[in-house]
Amino acid sequence: MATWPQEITIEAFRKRWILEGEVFWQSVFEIHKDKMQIKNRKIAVVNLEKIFTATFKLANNKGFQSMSLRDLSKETGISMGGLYSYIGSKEDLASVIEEVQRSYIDQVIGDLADENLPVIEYLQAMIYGGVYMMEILSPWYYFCFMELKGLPKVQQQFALDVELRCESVLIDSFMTGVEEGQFRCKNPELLASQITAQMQQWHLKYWKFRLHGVPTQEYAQFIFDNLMLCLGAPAERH
Amino acid sequence: MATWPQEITIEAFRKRWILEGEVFWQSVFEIHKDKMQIKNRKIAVVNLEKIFTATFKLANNKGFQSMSLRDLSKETGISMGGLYSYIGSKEDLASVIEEVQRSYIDQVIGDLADENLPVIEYLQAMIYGGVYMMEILSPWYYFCFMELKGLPKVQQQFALDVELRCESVLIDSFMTGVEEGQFRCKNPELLASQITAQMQQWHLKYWKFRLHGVPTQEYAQFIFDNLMLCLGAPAERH
DNA sequence: GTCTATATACGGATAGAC
DNA sequence: GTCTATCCGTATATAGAC
Repeated sequence: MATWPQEITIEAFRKRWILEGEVFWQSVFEIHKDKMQIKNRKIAVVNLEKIFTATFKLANNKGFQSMSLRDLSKETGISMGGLYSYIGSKEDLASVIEEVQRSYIDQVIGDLADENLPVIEYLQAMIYGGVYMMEILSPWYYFCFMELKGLPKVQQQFALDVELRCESVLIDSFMTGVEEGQFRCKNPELLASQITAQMQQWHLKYWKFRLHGVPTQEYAQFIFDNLMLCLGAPAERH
Repeated sequence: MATWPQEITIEAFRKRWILEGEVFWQSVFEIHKDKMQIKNRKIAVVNLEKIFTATFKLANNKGFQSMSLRDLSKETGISMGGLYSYIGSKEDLASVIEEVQRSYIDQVIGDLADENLPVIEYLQAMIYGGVYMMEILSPWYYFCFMELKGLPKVQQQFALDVELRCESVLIDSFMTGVEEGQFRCKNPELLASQITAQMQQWHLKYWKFRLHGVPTQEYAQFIFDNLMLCLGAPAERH
């Protein structure tokens, strides 16, 4: 009994990984700056935020291909010519979004792996962390999911690889838990893919959860609790 | 013990609902014929199949917006002008695809509801049926999921409504099972959305299941078995 | 019923003034 | 660093011959 770890709140997550605000956009600038003509950092950061935010608003609403750069120009208040000193091309813009998103996923995954947590805590951290990240970066995730087809083939493969890597981490945890006698698991691959699917729903089907008024943490907890049940883990904490 | 229903094979599903072959394409023609100029049924059916098949090949590969009607013309072997006697406009083509898909979902859901099965068998039929339908109509499902944003607002809402209706059916079954003392269920809404998510993965993430070589029926069974576990249903059949 | 040829508009991208 | 004006390709859609 009472073997279960502490709750993990989104506030704790926000403190540890900065995925919003000026600091965040500065780090986006760092990733992207080689491909831009603008050298003044302060100006660049402000306008980059405008461009990405507007892109999400338009592309996540009507699709990236259907969004014209004229639309983007109107939405950002930056002229057509101006836009081109921030982005190499329309295709480039989509590529950068995927790159940034992937780099942050890798970072969080890496940080969590370095902690060497016991399996149950590790799984909990992965699930809560994954959901919180999808909450905070939801426009990025949604964009990458829906516009993947439009990216260069190599990049498409990178994105699939990240997903497979995340699932490998889950599968390894399941198996470790089985060896330690904590879990039972017949089909780790499919169970891992179920967890991925449930997490991704948080951005893919946000309309549904908003409709039902489901809070983020409750959703993460639901995934985790069900996983423990499917793994036949020891009794639940109350 | 041994309270569990029979396996359901995809062959049985295929026999009951015709979602392929000439008969199927004739029914597509029936739905679509008001919007076409071609009156000769035999010719129309053949070319409609060509057009839809090519649309799926192109759109599911690079996106519907990125696919031009010139591409479609080349792929089908029908000239630009010719295409326009089969489709009112490019937008129309996407709309029809969603309409057809939705009409078949409603049909299968309705047929299953009319059987008045006991809850467990009903849930099994819904899950296996859903997965098999996504297997057989996978290009339709994938297209509708990815291109939903490009459809008229009313139609977008229709599509969301279908999803909510399916989940309502699941939720009702969960609750009936609870009343009958067969199930325990804390959060029927989230559990239903989990089932939807897992089923949809079959077309959304087919690359992954092909990679792992997961057979269709095994996948349906995995979803169903896990659901029974989450509902605390009585022992499994062997 | 099917084709070719064409009208018309809009998209991404760049040049060059300020 | 930002803007306006413009180039040029390609998209949807249609007219009209066969």
